Amino acid sequence: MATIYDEMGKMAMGSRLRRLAEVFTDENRAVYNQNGIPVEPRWFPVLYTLWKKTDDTRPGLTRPGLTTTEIAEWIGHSHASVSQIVKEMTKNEMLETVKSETDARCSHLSLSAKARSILPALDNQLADVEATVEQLQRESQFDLFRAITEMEYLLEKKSLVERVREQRKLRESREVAIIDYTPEYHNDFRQLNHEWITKYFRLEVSDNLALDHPDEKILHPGGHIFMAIYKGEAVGTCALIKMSDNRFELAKMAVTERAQGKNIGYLLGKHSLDKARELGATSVFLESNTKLKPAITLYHKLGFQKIVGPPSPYERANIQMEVVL
Amino acid sequence: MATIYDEMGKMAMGSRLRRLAEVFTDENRAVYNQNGIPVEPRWFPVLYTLWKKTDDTRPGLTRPGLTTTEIAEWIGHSHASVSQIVKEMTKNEMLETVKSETDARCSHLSLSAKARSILPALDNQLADVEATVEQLQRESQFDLFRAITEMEYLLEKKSLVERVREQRKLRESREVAIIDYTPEYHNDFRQLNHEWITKYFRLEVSDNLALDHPDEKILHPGGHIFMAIYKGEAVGTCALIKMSDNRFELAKMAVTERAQGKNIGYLLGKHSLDKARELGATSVFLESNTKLKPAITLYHKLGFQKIVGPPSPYERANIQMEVVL
DNA sequence: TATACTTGCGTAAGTTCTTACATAATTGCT
DNA sequence: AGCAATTATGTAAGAACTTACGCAAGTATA
Repeated sequence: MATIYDEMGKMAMGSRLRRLAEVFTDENRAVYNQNGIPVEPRWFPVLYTLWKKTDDTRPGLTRPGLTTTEIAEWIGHSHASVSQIVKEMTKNEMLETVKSETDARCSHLSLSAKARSILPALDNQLADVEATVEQLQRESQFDLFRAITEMEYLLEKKSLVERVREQRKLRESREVAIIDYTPEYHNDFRQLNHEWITKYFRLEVSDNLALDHPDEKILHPGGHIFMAIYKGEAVGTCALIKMSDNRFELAKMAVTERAQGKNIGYLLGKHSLDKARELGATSVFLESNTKLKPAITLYHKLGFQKIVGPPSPYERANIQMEVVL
Repeated sequence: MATIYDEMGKMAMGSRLRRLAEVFTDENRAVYNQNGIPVEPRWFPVLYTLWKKTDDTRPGLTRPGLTTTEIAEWIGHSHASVSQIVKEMTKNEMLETVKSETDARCSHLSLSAKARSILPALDNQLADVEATVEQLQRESQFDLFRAITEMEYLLEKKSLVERVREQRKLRESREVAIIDYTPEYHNDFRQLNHEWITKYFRLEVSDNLALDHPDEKILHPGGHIFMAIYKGEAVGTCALIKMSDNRFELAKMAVTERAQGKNIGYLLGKHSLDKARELGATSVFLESNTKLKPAITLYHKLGFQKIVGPPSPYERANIQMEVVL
């Protein structure tokens, strides 16, 4: 039988595990049959719990037994699952039920005489299976049992979804190119900034000046503008305005909504700081508004700290930040 | 949540694997949702097979497509499973069906335009998941993926049932004690031999002499008799009859049917040969009947080879064997 | 050229869980 | 005491397969 699993690789892990689970369950059932023990594999956790957690060494003593929920917690199943197993086992006369005297909702379960009569055989089988599995482990190069435990732990720590999301962000950010502004991007530069400014605030005079005349207002005085290109399209921009010989202002940073969540803001910021450093700057300044939470978070990530500087020409500016390079 | 799984250990592997499988499937579904790809995880193997095995690079060309059974073989599911998935995918307009012209039983399946339109996104997701899983592997000490492959292989080579059976035999044979004959076992010695001789043949004069007078016929001339004791009961026996100073005959070997399959014959034989060696024998001889297949197999296992010796006093003997110590 | 396998495929039901919902009984709190 | 929240449990339905079965359609063979 040819299988495509190797090619499909990691996408079909669920199927593969289920498959192996089925093999184990079937084999297990066969082992019970082989030893003539009338027990379904699915009963085992319940049976075992009742066996080990209930004192049945002194037959005369009242054995208190466990409730459905207690068993469920022990074996890590849902109570519904235990409820179903208990029903089945009761039908097979493996369990005895005694109504609780203190709490009418629950009853105490314990093994019937019939069930207890098969325990010695089960004990032997348990030993055999354990020895077999240990033998199997010794034959193996890779420890399936520990691998499962480890994987359970890793996925609990951070889910696959989250991990995939990170991986995606990483991939997409690799597909983003940060390039220098050229006049053909003038319209993109204006549009990208127009988008967010009008969404949260209103266009001010200084905005129009810079957006309409980037050459004159930003580039000629020694500044730079960068464009983020994703799939051939300008999806973000950011300007570095020269304030003095060793100080720049980071401004006009914009990422279109369609392309957010791809780390583009960070890439633009990082690129700008690198450029500023290259140009001999010792600090970079910026102005923003605390309403723009993600932006502020990004600035922090880039190393910016809140400072109090000179009054801003922008109405919307209510926070000033700086990073020392 | 307390779990008893560690204690229950190897008995509940099926459950545990199923559990982990469910986690993977659920997570996978979440990944599809996250990326806005309208695909169920269970469709993936079919989708992927159709994607990779069907030439859809030239839209004008007739794409032959695959049949249900072909897909089932590729992905290693039952055809019924594929049939169900195909039904579901067709309902979701992901598949196109073209009746086969040469064989009216089967139709050829291929991806619909809608399905093909999501392939690029799926391709990206595939890359992300693969990268994630690889990252996960790098974080792990135990390689789950290889462990599964290995376990599948090991269980295919020899099933768990078989392995458990062997383990059981081993355990039971450890519970068997081989002891020297004492007069209190006279009745057991006679009974055990009586059981098999009358089942396959008939008691001969020489039988009655040896079984009724083991002291006189076997022990006094320098021979030995051993009893196999299992759970306080004599379940097998075997005699070593002195033929000459350095040659013994292995005879009167019997294991009761109730206790067969516990390796007892081997233990008796092994013990006898050890004793013969200890007594200075250089070879051990025996007579048997080829009708007794398991016995002959056992003798071979003990090292006996067919020889042609002097005529036997027993009617039933049609094979003679010998092992050189 | 009948007749008997074999093949392809769909349906039904089973397996071993789960989640969602329903229903008492008990507890907590005012 | 009165009512809401919690707890213990059961039932139903669902998920992702499987095996069993039935029924055409095709192939082989006497």
